[in-house]
Amino acid sequence: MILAAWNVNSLNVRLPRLLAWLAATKPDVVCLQETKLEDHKFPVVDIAAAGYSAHFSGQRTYNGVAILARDGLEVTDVATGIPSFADEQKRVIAATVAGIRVVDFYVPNGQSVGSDKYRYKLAWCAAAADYLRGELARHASVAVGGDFNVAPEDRDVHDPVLWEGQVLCSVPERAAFAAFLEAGLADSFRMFPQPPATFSWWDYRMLAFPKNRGLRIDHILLSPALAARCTASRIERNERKGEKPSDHAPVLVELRDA
DNA sequence: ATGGCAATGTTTCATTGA
Repeated sequence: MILAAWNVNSLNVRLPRLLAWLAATKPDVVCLQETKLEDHKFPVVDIAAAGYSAHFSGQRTYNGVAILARDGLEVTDVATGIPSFADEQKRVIAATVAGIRVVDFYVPNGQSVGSDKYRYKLAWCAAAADYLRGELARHASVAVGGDFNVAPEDRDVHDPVLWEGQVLCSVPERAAFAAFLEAGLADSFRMFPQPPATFSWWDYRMLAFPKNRGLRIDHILLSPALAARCTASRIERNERKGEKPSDHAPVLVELRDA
């Protein structure tokens, strides 16, 4: 099966591209971020026509997450938010799909190091790590997909000197990401040989994409039981091309049958 | 080509993203 994560930067704008991508890639489970849609505006009819059930938690203008599951896959125990962390912002949804506990994260951006939003990001991540420890204690098969807004290592950054200490790359943010791994998760992308300078996000400005000036900030993390089933992990760079792309590319893993 | 964003609502500019 294929499990994917994609920050679509407005599902309203990206719906035609999402539908085309679903038809071409045929993922089984998709974690979406930045849907920017209130729940009553979610395009359930279009998603159903594409062959997927949709489970979502959104708000207008900002944030918003959704899990899509291919028809025929059982979806149970949908939960939103982090129970221990009161938050108006819609950044978390989880569901059990075909026996896999799927967690969809839209980690806060942080704006700039030292800002209020940066402090919120670090507090959010600390609560998220606790939440993941609980999920891992309850489920053997856990997949966490999403926009983590952290480039874990210098090799995930087009220009590590330029970005050193900046938001998305700072030491505390990288420590927060490392805490997710220390909870018992593997960064699926690094389980396999990868081409150098592979990224998942490129700024819309300054010709960043054609110059490949990007960051790898979108990830799929796997518990040991799922890591053992994982046969590939890649980033679909081609989705950043063409008319009205998201600034993020989809990331995905292939899992063999249990 | 020496270029220079996109989406949203508060809309003809400000805010946010990363």
